[in-house]
Amino acid sequence: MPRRPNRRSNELRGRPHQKSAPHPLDSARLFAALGDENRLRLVARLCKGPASITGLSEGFRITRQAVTKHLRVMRNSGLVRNTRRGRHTIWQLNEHRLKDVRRYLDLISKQWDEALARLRIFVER
Amino acid sequence: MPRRPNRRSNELRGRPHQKSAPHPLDSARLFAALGDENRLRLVARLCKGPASITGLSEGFRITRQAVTKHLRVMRNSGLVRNTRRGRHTIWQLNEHRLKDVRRYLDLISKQWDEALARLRIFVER
DNA sequence: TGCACCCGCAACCTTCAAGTTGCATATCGA
DNA sequence: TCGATATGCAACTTGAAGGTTGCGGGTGCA
Repeated sequence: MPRRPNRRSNELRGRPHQKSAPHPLDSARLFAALGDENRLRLVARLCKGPASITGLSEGFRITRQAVTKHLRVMRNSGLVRNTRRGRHTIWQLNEHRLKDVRRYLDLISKQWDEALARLRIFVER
Repeated sequence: MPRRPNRRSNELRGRPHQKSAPHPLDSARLFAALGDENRLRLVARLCKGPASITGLSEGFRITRQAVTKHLRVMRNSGLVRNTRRGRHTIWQLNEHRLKDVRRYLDLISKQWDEALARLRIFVER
């Protein structure tokens, strides 16, 4: 049987990102964007304020091109955005996307808590 | 130049998970464990309470074996754990790992907020 | 004007994640 | 005991992620 094209495509591409409501696909793209050590380091750098690509590349052991790719993956998930200023490209965090992730986690925790409560009631009676 | 072995290994393996302190590598494994649509669906199912593999596989369009692999990925990141009960294997969420993720995101948001505040002061004076 | 700098595009390589199939093993129940 | 059920293990395939290199095109400055 031919494999179903269920995987995520190159650079986690797709429609930029959903309007709202934590859809699994959209959330998965967000988590995947954070699911790489180098990308997390980039996020840490961006936490200290906006920066250009060459600025971000300093201190990294990977090529500027690799950094560019990572940034693009994060942009496709909505995690960061970039603006052109002369010959520099300034990258910065999209904080509201971080809030999206946290909302998703809150939802999960809440449901899990309720499930545990139900289990407890079921066991105790 | 030979590539540096910087990628995540098969099934996101490694030492089970760090003791504490949000290390990029450990956090990246956690995010990566959540960074797949099918795995997020599994988490959603597990939110409704513990379940066995065949129970979890129902409603999925992938093989039971694939589900097993996903569960193992999540176990390696500490997101879920399993217990053998007779011929069933019961899988359930590890809620404290979800809290780890949220703590990491809180840290990022906080630093980003501070960076924005510093920028604002710098611009305004 | 010319040169240094910053960046994007494209081609390419290697490794591995996600999925499949097949078979082995252990447990429960009639 | 024996079959059905539930799971584990291993090999294999394939597409994509992560990385590199080379080059060309804007932009700023002396």
